[in-house]
Amino acid sequence: MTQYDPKAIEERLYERWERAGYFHEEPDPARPPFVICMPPPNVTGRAHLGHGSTFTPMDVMTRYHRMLGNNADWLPGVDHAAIATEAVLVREIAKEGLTREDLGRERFVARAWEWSRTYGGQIEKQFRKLGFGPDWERARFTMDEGLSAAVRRVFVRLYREGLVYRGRRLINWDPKGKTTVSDAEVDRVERDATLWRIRYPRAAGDLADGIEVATTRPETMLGDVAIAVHPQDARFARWIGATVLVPPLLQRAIPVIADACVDPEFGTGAVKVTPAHDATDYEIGLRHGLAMPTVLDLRARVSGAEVDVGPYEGLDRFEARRRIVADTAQLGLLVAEEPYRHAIAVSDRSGDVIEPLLSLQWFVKMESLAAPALQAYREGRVRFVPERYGRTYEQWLENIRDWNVSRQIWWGHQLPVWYVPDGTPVVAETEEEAIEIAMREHGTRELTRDPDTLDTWFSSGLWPFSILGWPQQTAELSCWYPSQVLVTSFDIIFLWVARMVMLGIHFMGDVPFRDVVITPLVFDAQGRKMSKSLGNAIDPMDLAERYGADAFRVSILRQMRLESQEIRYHEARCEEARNFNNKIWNALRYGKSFPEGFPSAMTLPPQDGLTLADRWILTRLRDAIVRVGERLDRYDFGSATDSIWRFLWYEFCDWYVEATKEPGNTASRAPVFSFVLNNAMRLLHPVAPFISEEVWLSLPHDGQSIMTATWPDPLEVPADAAAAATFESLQQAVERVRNLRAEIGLSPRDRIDVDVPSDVPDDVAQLLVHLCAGTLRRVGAAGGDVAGALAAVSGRAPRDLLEARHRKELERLANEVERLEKKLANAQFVAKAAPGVVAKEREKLAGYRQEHQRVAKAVADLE
RNA sequence: GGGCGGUUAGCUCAGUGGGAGAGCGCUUCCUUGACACGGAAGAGGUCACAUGUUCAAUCCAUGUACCGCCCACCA
Repeated sequence: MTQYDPKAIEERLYERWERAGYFHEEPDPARPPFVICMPPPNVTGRAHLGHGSTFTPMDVMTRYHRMLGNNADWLPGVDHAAIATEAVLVREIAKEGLTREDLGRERFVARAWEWSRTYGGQIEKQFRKLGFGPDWERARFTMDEGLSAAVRRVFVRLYREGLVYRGRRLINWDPKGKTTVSDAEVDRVERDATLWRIRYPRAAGDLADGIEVATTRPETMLGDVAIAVHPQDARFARWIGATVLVPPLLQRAIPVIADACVDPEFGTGAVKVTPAHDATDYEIGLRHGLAMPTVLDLRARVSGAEVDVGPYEGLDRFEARRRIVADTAQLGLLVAEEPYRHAIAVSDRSGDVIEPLLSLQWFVKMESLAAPALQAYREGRVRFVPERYGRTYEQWLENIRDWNVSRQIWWGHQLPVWYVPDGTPVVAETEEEAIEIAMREHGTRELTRDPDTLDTWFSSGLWPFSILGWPQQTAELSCWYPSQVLVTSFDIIFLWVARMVMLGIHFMGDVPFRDVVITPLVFDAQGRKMSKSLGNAIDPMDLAERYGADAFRVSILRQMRLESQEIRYHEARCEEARNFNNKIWNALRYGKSFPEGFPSAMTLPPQDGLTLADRWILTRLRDAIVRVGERLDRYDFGSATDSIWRFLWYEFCDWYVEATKEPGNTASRAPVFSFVLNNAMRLLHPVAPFISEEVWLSLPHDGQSIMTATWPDPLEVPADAAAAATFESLQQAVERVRNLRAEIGLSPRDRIDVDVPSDVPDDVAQLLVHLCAGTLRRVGAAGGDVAGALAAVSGRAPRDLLEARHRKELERLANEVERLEKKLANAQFVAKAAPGVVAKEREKLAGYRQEHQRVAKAVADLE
């Protein structure tokens, strides 16, 4: 078999790791902690490419820190995803012709549990296939009893501190999801709409005399309580204080008022005010003490409960809009109707148009929670990578509004709130406690529990401490809070990150994590969002199936750049990564073919037993170890992966492996080859866990698994800078000769005569001719050091070819010399540039001159 | 209306205040004793545009254009 087959090993290795308990860790105060809380995927979720870009880095960091010997644990879990799961269930039971209400709360919730248990484990299975190795033994579900207890404790405490309150406020109603949603869950999308200009007449007798307003939402006219104009707008000065009639019913008279938030430039300069159904209008209503009647109910239908809505009662909001526009036109009060494109609010869950309406709901007061979270950021106790996302976080917290946390769905944490008969709420962690309070304070034990549940993000916000056992004081909590790093994508900085920081500080007295790494979003190759409807979604499971989990991981990591906000994912990247794995696999096969076999333990020959190539590859290995570590420490996954890739392919395979094929120079190759590959596999392990393990186990190694092996130590790798420099000169010489071979058109079987100056040492000369498939011919000393002598190496070729080539080279060198001479002749440059820079340029010039001379002499010798 | 990214080879993207890079694609050659999911060689770019700072700008600053994203109460 000459091709690597990931399927043959991945599943087997993962099972072994899990069985051996390598993913599990106990809190150990003696070692530095390295803890990551997994952002809990939705119980309804399936792995998608976004998990590739956020979860792979978490796995990489955990594996890396485990190898560094830290107390590393990656804490997994699943989110009950209230709205999403409820929507799935409502669809399910609809197939049976049932509604939620038909089933009743208890049976509905029971079905939700059943559904979660049946399908909820899917994504965890998928994560295993992708090689993700969190501490599964510690997996939690946000609806677990422990986590639910934490939710109740937090809610009750916030209530008693006055930070949770019930109030009638303008909220975002999602008619399709039949629940409120928080401001953070509302998206704005540009849509084509209509802007109507409507005249509100002063009196029913003269419809021509009136004030014109512009609106995109005629159906809310039924709830209008005023017309507002800008106080300095001369056009309307005479109108302020007047009353007009609301079309099309013309039954209610409303005042014209002045408010500075009205933009005289927009529309007609006058705006209708419907406080119960628009955020701006609500503010105006508060400022002017206006009535705030709602005219749409929770089904988004017109409702006359609070104000007379005439014949429109019960109509759907969009139908009502059509009818009201038509009726207004009939009266001659529709002045104009023009197409208008603007941003409207939609629910990010259901996609339905959000209906702002006044409703009695529960809120978390944010201001006093936000202040310490802002301070923590400003003092650098929470750090964002890339840094710019910190400003996003900061701006959001600075402008924070109270958080509506009650939801009108059944799947989730029911509010720990009961009402006594007069409607006063009793907030308690348990029903027993609620009864006790009710008896004590209200003299009744007759309680009705609030049917609402909490926003999913309320429980997610407690995640970093609730999964560690809070409110119990556990060893996990004391060792692993705060965690070291949170990895997530920027779209949930508000929904989740900021809330965790606020609640973490409030309840734990410290931030929940120090570093927040924001990974890029994944788009398709054209830069479009991946979506089912576009049909451009790529399934990571499909990629892992076809190319292997390692290839998928490497493909996505290599496309991650520290500062970048998006990845345009190309499947070709996965293919390349698969090829890379194959390359490694075959390098191992090559090593296994050494007749002398690998040594039994990982040891290096003594320094004087090392060849030039050995010294070079060891030096390069040391550099690679340092580089990869530095880059992982900076969360620069793309560049870390790239470093390993380049080392293995372009240095180890392309040069070192070829060098070991030099006949008669094979004494050190087996130990050096296996030593280098063993180290390289440890560098590779965090990013490609499977192949690195399989290869590592085939080499001399210590221990049972690469997972528990130690991270390579650069100081344990002997480096030889001088030998490395010589090897690099040799590489250049080899490339020159190969180029000449190609120009001559020599077939690989034909050897080329190579002129090597006598001052190139024998071993170097032998390796040189081996690497360019040449025959050694010694020529006179070139003078200078070995590097200089290597620069004089040339292949023998027909005179005219050599001459053309030399002339081209001479021209290039002459240009360089001229350029540098001019530069150095510039007094300004010599005077003002850093001394080091000038010296370096002088050195370069000398080098080019020397080379020029040598090539010129070669040309002369041809004559 | 604010804020943030991006613009470098046909494509996707690295990169650096002092000689423009990779992968894929393309051309030529090679089934050489690990690998054709491979190897060797090669063609291909006024580093978006303008101005400025500097001895020196693809890199720093300012502005412009185009692309993308986030936030925001213009109905």
